[in-house]
Amino acid sequence: MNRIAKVAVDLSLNREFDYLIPEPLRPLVGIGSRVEVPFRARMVTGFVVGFADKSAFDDLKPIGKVLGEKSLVTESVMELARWMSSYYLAPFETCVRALLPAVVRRKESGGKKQLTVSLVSNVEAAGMPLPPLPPKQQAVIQCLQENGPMLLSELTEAAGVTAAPVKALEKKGLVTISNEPVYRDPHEGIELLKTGPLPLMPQQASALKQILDAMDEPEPPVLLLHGVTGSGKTEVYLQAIARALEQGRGAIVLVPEIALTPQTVDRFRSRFADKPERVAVLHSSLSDGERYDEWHRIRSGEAQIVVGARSALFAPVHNLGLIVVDEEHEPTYKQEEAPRYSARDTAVMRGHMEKCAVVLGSATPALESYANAKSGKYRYIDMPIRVDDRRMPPIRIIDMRIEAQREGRPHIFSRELIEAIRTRIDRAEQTMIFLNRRGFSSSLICPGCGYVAECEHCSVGMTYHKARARLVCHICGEEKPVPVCCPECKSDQFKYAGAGTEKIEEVMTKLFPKARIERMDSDTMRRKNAHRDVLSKFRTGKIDILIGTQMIAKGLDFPNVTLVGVVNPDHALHMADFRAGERVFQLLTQVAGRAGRGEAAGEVIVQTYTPHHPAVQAARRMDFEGFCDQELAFRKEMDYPPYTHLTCIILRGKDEAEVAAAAEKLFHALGKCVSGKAALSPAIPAPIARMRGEYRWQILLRAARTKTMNRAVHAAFGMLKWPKTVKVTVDVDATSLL
DNA sequence: AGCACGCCGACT
DNA sequence: GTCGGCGTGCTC
Repeated sequence: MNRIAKVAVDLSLNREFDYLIPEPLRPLVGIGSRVEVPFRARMVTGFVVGFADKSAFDDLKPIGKVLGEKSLVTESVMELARWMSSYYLAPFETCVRALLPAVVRRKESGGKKQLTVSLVSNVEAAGMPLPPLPPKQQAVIQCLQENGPMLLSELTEAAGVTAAPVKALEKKGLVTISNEPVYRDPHEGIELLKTGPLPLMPQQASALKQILDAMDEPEPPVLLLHGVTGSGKTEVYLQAIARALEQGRGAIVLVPEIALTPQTVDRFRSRFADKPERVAVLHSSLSDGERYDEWHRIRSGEAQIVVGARSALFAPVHNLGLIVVDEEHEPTYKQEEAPRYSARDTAVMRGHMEKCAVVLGSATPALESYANAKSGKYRYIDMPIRVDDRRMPPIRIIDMRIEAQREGRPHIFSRELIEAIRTRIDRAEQTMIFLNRRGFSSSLICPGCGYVAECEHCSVGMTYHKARARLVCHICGEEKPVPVCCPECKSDQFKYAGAGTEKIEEVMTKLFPKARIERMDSDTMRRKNAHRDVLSKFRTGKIDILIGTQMIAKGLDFPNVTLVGVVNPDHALHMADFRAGERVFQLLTQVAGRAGRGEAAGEVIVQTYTPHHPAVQAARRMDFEGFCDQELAFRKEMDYPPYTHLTCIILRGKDEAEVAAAAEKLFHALGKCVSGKAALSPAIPAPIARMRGEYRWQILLRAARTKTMNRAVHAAFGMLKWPKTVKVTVDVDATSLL
């Protein structure tokens, strides 16, 4: 038995191949082992994903060798990958691949290199006249001239050719194909102070007890820990994990984006600082070597606690006692590329498979989780009080329509907000200003003819970045110079509409010339450690006003912040997304939680043009339940999640007509395959109808169970022969419908 | 992915 | 005819 290994080979073939296991290798080969196998005329690396006694093939080749001493994928995680593959309709090999960070995978296979194509230097310098070339080869040369050296896979994609013309060029000596190693980046350490467990408030003690009880059950449940910001959720996690360790069990803590929540990470490391080797942190800015070491420390059992983002869920922790998903409502838990899994939902599945308790924590649980708690599927733990009984800051809503009338024209800042900031500066307290839009102006408009600067490749307007003096597309990153005059009517009078963080900063600097103002968004945070630097400046009081995007809304805890201003959450509400209300409610609640975390009372000012929107009003009242009840009624009415599961199929391609035709064909095929239990929406152009030069169409499916839809999707694709110019993405439990 | 095979138009 | 270009199919 187990004579044969099923191997998923690292070639994106999305198939498994059978190999004989030579007797001497038998003890070394386990599920998840990395192996080198003969494949046609060469050797390739792959994962062992299963075993068998017999195969449908007669003359099997034997495994060449086993790489690394131990598998980094446990058997149960491999089983989880199988579940992901069937639930998220992703090829199994893609799921297996998602289990390990690319660098770890690569390192294990002996420092894998990738094929890179570059022009020979005299062609690049255009010094050498090119001989006449067939069209495909010409396209390749042109592509390389525009982009510089590229990976072979990228090049064939970009030039729309197969590898054959590239090889032909190599033979002619016009390009070189080389095996380039992948580069690595360094990392720096952080000093730690050991902390002990803090005394618990009654609500924390009760929450902890419920979690500990759950951990001891034979079939541990999922618990939804609904704790307002400042209610002490992290302390509860820490003590629950300490108990797991006492029992000799491990724990995984998922945080939304680890680079953005250094405080949480530091707290975990500090608490277990007496034996820091027990904590593995899967930090997004770890070097390859460090990341590799962390995975091996987990695998060897040395580290039993893992703190990390999304993919840390697959860490090979043995005897798992607890999984915590912090800020479980965060959309970053959904991977936006294949396999499009939700780390939260997959965590629930891993907990189920490994009989380990799962705690989902949030101040604003996702409606899906809340509904599961209400129905009894999850256990609900409420922590409504802030530690030390501090009050949640009052939220003031400023109606910007009235403000605009009063001032004669719309202003960026209301008088109330300006006054409130002035007061804070006088009192040497700090202010955070939140605006979910970077750049200077979100659009450039010609008032003469109505021309709007749009991206060439995407159906969105381009954002004006003043510091760079460029127009930038926030979808594809394309940049171009700001036009001198309107390309349509030659007028040189442009209107810049829709303020971004850059503009806010400029206006703020004029209003408060003496204040120390910093901006934090993905434009100013490019440099490594920029986050940590700005935040530490803010913490030590060297900044009066911090302006930022989403980035400053999450998990930051600064006692001297007594004012939070939200400049304009409205555009999020206008998005064509049924979750817009939920997002705005969560955002306002999270942002509000940033104020008044110290001695002094806090205040939140929200400027809006839609003051009566239910999400805005519910946030003002801090009425989570009221918001949910209202929103759930709407969702039920519309048959939207959490009352159904939603699958979003996106078709994209360079030829609009082909995409549209394929979408229609798929829609009809689906129509024949769906049972009456599923709702199928007609094929329509996606909200962002063009992205990176590709036209996009969308088909939505909704049903009470994902399985019903997955069956239909399988059947429908089976019926069709697919044009290879149209690519399809199936997004199960889609969170973004753009 | 990468390699062999074979089809098809271009040219000694 | 042959030769190179380029799509197609297969790999346990």
